[in-house]
Amino acid sequence: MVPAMSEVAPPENAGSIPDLVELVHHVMKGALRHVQPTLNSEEISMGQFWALHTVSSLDSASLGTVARTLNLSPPTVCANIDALEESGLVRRHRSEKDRRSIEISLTPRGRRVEARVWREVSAVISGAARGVPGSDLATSIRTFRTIADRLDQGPVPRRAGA
Amino acid sequence: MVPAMSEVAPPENAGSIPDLVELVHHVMKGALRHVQPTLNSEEISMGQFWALHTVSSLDSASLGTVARTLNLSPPTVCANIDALEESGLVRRHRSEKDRRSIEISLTPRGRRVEARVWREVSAVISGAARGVPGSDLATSIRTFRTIADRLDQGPVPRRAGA
DNA sequence: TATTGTTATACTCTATAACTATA
DNA sequence: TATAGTTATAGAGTATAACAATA
Repeated sequence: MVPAMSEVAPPENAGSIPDLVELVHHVMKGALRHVQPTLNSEEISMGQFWALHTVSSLDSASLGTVARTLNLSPPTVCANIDALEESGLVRRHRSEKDRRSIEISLTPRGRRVEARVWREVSAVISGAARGVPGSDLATSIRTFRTIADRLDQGPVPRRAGA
Repeated sequence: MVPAMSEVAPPENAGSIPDLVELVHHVMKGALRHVQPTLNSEEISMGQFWALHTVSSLDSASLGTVARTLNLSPPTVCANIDALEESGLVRRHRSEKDRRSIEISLTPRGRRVEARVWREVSAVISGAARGVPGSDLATSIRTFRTIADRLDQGPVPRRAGA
């Protein structure tokens, strides 16, 4: 027996996905443009900030962990950490348990910079989302969490109508 | 009289915005990783694809229009168009009305490549969004359209709790 | 003078390959 | 041998400044 099409690929989804892709691309570009002055005044690049933010979230992490979290190569993260260390925002110290591994932690100044920039990023998006009902934001977050998790799980199943 | 806090800055929004920012960043990185093999086999870069897609959407556009649409500098778009022209995917021709301006249009092959890659991008996201109710996708699109439009309108108003 | 596109140039971000130290 | 991090190097992607042609 052939299943009804609506059980396999809900037709109402397929058509709207391209709009979502364009909007997300547009929002990323726009948000970056708004945040750039803050990054400039803190003398930090966007890539450096994501590394800083990741270390902050994980509260001390190895370089490899940061690379895996951000889906970047170790040399890329290494260069970012070099710059952050030179600016006095993070410290490197070898792990006691495994002397190959190096642990990265934030300096007090690193913590302050991370908090300031992250607050600014949130303020920009929050300001742009003024008036959007909390329930709509919650739905968007749920939707994006689903998509993010599935993209992390390897190849996504394809559907004819997609 | 001081307004109640919930009328000024709904507290349920402020806290969830950082999650949304992280998820969008993660989805962008993940989607790029999934689409990269298609871009490689079409021998086209992501930047070139966005230029191609923009020309396709606008159905012939000037270089400046593409640059403004993508929020990129004219030299950046010029380089992308150079590459696309060399690959035989677009054509340049001077405008009759204003001979400073050059119009860009897709070749038949450009149309086919654009359609293939865009279908693949949509398929990746669509596959990752399988099972998400169409109404949730519609809500996400509405939310992102609001945010994108506001980011385009210049500086966003800041709120204390953001 | 102002605008459209281009060229010249430089800087950032990123990855792969080769290397070092440790396991 | 395998893994964590680093160095060397090269290729995209991007922007600003200077230029050409046209308005």
